[in-house]
Amino acid sequence: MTDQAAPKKDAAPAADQEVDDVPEQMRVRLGKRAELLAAGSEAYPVQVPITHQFDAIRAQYATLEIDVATGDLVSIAGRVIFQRNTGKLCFATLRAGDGTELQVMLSADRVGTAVLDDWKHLVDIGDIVAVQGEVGTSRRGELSIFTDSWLMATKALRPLPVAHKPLSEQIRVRQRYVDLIVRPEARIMARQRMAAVAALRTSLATRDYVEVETPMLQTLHGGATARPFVTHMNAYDMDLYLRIAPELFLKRCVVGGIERVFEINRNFRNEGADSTHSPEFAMLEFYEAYADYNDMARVTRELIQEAAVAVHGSLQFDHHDGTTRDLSGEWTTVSMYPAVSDAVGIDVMPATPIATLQQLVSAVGIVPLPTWGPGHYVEQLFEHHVAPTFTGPTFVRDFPVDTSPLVRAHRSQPGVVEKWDLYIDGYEQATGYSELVDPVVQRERLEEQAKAAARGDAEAMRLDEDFLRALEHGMPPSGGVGLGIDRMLMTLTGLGIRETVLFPLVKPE
RNA sequence: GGGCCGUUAGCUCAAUGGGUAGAGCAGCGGACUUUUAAUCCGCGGGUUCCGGGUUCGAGCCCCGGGCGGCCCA
Repeated sequence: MTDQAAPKKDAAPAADQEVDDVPEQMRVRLGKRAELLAAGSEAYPVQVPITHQFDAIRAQYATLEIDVATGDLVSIAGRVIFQRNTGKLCFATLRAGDGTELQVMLSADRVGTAVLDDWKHLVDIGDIVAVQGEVGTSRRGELSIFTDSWLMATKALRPLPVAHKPLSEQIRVRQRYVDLIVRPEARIMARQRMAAVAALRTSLATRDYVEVETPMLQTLHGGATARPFVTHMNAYDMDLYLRIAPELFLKRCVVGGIERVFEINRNFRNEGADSTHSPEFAMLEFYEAYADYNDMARVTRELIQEAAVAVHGSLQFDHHDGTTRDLSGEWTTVSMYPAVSDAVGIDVMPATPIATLQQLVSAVGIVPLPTWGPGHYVEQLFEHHVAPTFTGPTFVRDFPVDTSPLVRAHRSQPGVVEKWDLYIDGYEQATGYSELVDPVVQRERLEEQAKAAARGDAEAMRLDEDFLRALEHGMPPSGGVGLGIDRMLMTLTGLGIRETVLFPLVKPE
């Protein structure tokens, strides 16, 4: 907990001194809080009586006639989002955490003028109140609670944003609590995310996968090509890395006989942040012994389809922006070199000279980096020419060997590895492999990476001797997949990454 | 990293050429027993992101910085 920073004020938090700094509307609300306390009430009681949830009341009384009283007494609590006060009759709309709304009515007849005046004077939009009363309907037919008594459950000190103006993206992202209060899509997303992740776990458990948790603080980073975050461990006085992938530990599990294994957790990559990249992101990785990349593509499709059904109840669904997605059936598969060849009009193969690749790349205005091997050029050509043409979910398979050092060579095509990327909605959502399990070849590839790192390539992997030792004990032939949870949620919800992640990293205000 | 644009009341936004900073909602006071963004009357609310500069005078012009958005690399 942070202390109350009181830079220029004296330590004494005298009430009148405190309010000098505070906007008018907070002063007013602080005053109402004080009035509650002075009257012997509580502004923040430890508990309020609740007998019914809003959705249960809405379900039970869905067919009530207009202007009736049921005689049924309930106690509810919710946040005030609208108020409509008249002289002797007040209406307020309360909202529960799940977004369900319910109207409460206070009439002078029923509660007396003193209680009614307290309500009008002390309750602001944004407060959380508890109301006890009778279920019924207003003359307009609105399901309502005819209040007998009420309690402040939590006095809000800050006003809510205007409900009918769009919330700025600044506030949506930086004050997600406000976003969750006022915007239904934000509330729904949090629940859809949980439904999707739960579906992934269920689907994997059904397939006899074992969930494990592996280190996020690592002495060596590996399993992907990316710049890591560096931190420092005081006890050993040594630098540690936040993991960029759990891969090398999950493979150790497979070596040890956990033949179907997965982990869902965060990876950290010290790279740019934009609408599709976040420096920390949720990832599912899973490995299956005696499977290859074809098997893994099928399982991946099934997992995403089952997650879509869990979230939407269907493989075809609509988003808020009116667009539709169709994840049904088998998904398209294209092979990288033939696809690039078709796009550029000449035969591009692993053996194509780098000078030719350079020409093709500069022809479309891409500036190559000095560290690029031939595979990088081919992947750039692919991303420029082919990826934008995808319409539905598409597996892209058979990548260049030099960009995928931990993948095994294709069983029949030289210069190519058994790897696929899954594209949905125009970006990469998952990647799958027939894993490289030959410890001798793996050592050669990692030594190449270590040399690149020594030359200054910050994304290159380090030599992980313990991982190689594990492989030397024998890892069964296996398939592996990494699946971006945040990006899958973008497809399932149609939202940007700053919306599917509740609290994305933002620069301090 | 570069360019452009933005930053004003709690929120969403205005402000002729450099001349007392406004509106809607929210808030405060009053009226109102069937409202649904209630309505009607009245009132208060500002370090115009921060720091310098020019000027009799700066929200506006100049310089530097912060944060954000878009485009480029």
